Amino acid sequence: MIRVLIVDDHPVVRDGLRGAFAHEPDIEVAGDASNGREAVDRAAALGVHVVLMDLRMPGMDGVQAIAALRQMSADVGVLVLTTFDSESDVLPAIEAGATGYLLKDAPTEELIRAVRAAARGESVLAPSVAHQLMGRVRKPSTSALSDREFEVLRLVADGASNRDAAARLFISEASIKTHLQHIYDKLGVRDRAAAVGEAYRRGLLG
Amino acid sequence: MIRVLIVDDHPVVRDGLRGAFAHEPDIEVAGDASNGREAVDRAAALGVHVVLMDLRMPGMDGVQAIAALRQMSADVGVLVLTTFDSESDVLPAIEAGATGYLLKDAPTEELIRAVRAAARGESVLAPSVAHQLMGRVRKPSTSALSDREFEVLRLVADGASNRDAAARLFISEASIKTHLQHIYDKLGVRDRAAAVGEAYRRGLLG
DNA sequence: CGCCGTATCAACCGATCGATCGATCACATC
DNA sequence: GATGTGATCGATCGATCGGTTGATACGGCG
Repeated sequence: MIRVLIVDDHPVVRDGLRGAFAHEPDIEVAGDASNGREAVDRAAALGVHVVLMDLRMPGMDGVQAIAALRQMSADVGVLVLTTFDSESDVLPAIEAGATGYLLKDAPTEELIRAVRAAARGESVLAPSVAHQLMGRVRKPSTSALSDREFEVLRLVADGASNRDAAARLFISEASIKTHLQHIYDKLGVRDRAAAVGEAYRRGLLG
Repeated sequence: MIRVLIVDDHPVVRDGLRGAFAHEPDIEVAGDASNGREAVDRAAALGVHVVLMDLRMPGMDGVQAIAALRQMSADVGVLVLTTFDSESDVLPAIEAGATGYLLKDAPTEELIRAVRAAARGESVLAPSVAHQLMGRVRKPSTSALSDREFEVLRLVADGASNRDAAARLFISEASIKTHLQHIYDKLGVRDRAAAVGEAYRRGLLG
């Protein structure tokens, strides 16, 4: 029997999650909490195996709660369930000790599968989050931008629009966009600003 | 009599500029050129006072031509006349020695005024270019982002959309956009990617 | 009190971006 | 010849951004 704690500041979400597990004979909702403080207290009191953790809550937020839970016990699985998958959401949560990361639009079957995996000590990640992490893991090879890609990135970092960059390099805007897609893939990001940031962090620019 | 050399790779533009000066008794079009190489040769041969220089031309481009002209003579005024005003266009041209910078959509009177100013050794800048340069000049004070602005910038550099950043900071997207406008003003840029780049270059991030 | 800086917000709309579907060509290597 | 890499390109469309017009509230300072 997998004991689960539901942590979310919205009652509707908490109720919806309870309903999702109602028909699973091996999963029991042991309790819920509406912020990080409550989550930490109740996880300790209820002896749960998996915590479903929202990230953005008033008071103690999800990242802080994960860190606190991680200090309490290395065994409890912390599955993040949130609307947001930007790097600024994903990385702090994983660094704090989350063992899985799903988005709230995931199908119920996927959520249930993820809870079972978390109880087994395994990780399930939303595809977009997996893509981000794979991008980071592939750093050594994917950070090798081609000469042309590097030229495009430099222009973007200096404020060129796609149109400007295209005119500057005597190619079409479609080609710029293709180069940028390749840059985003290699750097594991999804927009130009993040590409510039990542390039600086890796020492590719500057 | 101000002798002017017109440098542009498009015959239509060259003809249009000749027409613009046709009725100015104190301005004479001494010649024209379609690329940087020709520009440098003809400026020397024709003894002109002002060169109207396009930037993006095949072969030797405008920046290279400006640098070559600057080596030849400190007296000739080089007025850039181009469609583009991104930092990646403006700064190299000014570094190379341009003494003025106008956009091709400037009214004819403005262009004529700028030519006269260039002949006098003065500079006329398109408003957007002036804004950029003022932003750089104000660096010491305008680089002081507020705490909130810095938070927004950090999120953007990590890949957050305006919507993501708003949710993260529990404010509205309109507030994020306002903060970003202030950030762009203070850093002298016009889009998020350039803001991230400039922040790294100034050591605000990283 | 007035001014300034910071923070927050709304609405509108054109411009730009990102994602997606492909595609071709040149060159190098096996 | 087949394969892989890099460069180039078009078109579509929804999402997002940037610019612009304001506005209010609060705290600190002269």
